[in-house]
Amino acid sequence: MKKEKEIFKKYLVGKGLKLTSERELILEEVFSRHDHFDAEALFQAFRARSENVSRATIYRTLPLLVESGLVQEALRCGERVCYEHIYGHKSHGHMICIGCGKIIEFENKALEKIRKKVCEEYGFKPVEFRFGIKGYCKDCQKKL
Amino acid sequence: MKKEKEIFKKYLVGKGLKLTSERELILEEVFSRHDHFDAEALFQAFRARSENVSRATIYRTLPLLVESGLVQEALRCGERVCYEHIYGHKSHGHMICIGCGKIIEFENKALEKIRKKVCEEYGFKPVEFRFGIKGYCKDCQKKL
DNA sequence: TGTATAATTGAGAATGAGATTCAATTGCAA
DNA sequence: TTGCAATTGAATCTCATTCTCAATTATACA
Repeated sequence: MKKEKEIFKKYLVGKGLKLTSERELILEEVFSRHDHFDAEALFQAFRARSENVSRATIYRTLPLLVESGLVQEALRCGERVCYEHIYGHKSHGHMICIGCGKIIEFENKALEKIRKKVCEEYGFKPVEFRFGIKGYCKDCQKKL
Repeated sequence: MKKEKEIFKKYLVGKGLKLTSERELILEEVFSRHDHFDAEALFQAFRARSENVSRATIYRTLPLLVESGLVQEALRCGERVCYEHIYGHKSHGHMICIGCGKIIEFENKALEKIRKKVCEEYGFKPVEFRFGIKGYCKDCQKKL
């Protein structure tokens, strides 16, 4: 069993919940993606492959994936909540361009340090973590 | 004229927009607050004082305040988009508790440095900036 | 100081993401 | 296998936010 599935299963069982086939499909779809996505994108992907997973189930499952630590919300791209999987990824920040919607990811070792330090200081147990900058990318600045 | 009003006016005029009395009221209300707020909270405050500013105008004005750099979106507290004014404040991060909704603000000089460095590196012009951690506060961890 | 013009406003209707309801289904423990 | 609680999908509902449009207002200029 893939590591992320193990983690998810463990999380679910710990809460008295079940790893259903729909939840597995969602998990797989989420980890097959290497970009940001929203609930609707998952729904369309399933539909295109004639796999039946309803919107309701997707909306119900995403928070479970977040709580399990496998996925996090990304900086909102537009109207919808966006997600990205984080298991096996270094924590990184985002720059999102107001002009064209482009997302630039960047890594910075210091971010991780700050997070740790702050959480320790306040006895805070982190689940999700976000460092985001909205603004204008190089190209869009020229158009202003 | 207060500094923030000057800034807002300058921003508006630069875009061929006008500083109306409604926009002034919203600006004042926003800067009279020292916590996070959402559009509805502003609306209720105006209503309580019988000042007439419609929801539509509030929803239309908040993005202008953000664009002008005076205000930014805060980590979403719940269903609604939350804001905070940032003019005259040091940039800071937030920890938001999933259990009780409490928001802990913290300052960290290194954050500002990282932001600057990253933006320079990518030629990105920042408008808004967020460092947020969702998780469980000390008290809520005990209840888990 | 009046006038033209484009920006702005409020009220209410429309939109749409996400949550909820409930009857039918399914996973799992004994 | 059986029982039961968890889960699902379809439809419905909710409610924050956006849009529409006629009436109003701020500014530039005559």
